[in-house]
Amino acid sequence: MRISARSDYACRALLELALHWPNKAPMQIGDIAKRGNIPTKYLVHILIHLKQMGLVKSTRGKEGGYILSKSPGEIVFGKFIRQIGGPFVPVAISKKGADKLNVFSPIWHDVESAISEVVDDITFQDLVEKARGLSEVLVYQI
Amino acid sequence: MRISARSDYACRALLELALHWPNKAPMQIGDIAKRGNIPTKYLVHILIHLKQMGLVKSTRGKEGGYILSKSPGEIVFGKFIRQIGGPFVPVAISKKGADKLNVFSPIWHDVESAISEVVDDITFQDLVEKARGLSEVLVYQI
DNA sequence: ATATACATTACTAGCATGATCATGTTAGTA
DNA sequence: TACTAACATGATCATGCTAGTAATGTATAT
Repeated sequence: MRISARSDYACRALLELALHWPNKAPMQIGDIAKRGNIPTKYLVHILIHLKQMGLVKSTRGKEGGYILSKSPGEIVFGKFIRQIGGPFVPVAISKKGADKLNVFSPIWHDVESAISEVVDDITFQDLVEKARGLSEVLVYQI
Repeated sequence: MRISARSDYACRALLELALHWPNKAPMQIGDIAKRGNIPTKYLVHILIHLKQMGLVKSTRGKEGGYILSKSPGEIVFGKFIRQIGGPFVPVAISKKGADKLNVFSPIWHDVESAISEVVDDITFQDLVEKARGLSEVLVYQI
């Protein structure tokens, strides 16, 4: 499984918005980009995509920006990754049924299940707590 | 995880060679390509790669071709896939250590482990038996 | 010798990715 | 109302990878 920059950015953006939650004031693109270390111009498109997916809400104009449309606890990491990056194991090639001896697809199916078991058990609330934990450690280190 | 055509072809080629095993006579590229439904010209490169990996041996000239250099039971599917297609979860982006709040990498690590547990438990001997089982079913159906 | 089959390198077309830019549209505020 | 901050949308572009083809070289059995 290759994690594209796009998926990675999307994850980080969503994490930043989750860390911002439940603050009502919208978070601006530039702010998200800065905190998440994401190219601003690129983030624009990702956020639009996230909006189309119903994960975030936007407000235009002055004081505008983005907020999550659900609580972080309702956003499942695995589901999100699948929506953003496509299915985990898209075997690009599924030749015509002639392949009676397709011994491989069951394996990919099992792989997909194994992955899902890991990632479908994580919500962005978990990630928020983890991130907060990590930054506390950081404070201690300084 | 995206399975490239290349990886898919490599798997199928190796399976054909495994089905051929332990026949001493080498199997020719054209033959492998035909049985595995693989573009011949492309298969050339894959076989060279497999040879460099030490999985197959080649004989040039008339009556030349390829055979496995180990028994199918010694070839682990997971290891093979990793060698051919690269690591399962190469997060292309591992920004400078500044990312203290990298809450994602542990997840990818867990995913990688989960995948490995599935695919490292399968050898090409297993696949051969499965394929033979499937073709028997085929015979019955005819 | 010669035909056969692997070896190697070069090349191409197409596509996806990451990224930027230009130009709209919306909405708060003086 | 005019202005400005911020999102919205689509076009564009450079780059690199992927799948596939072609041409030429090298080894070997007969």
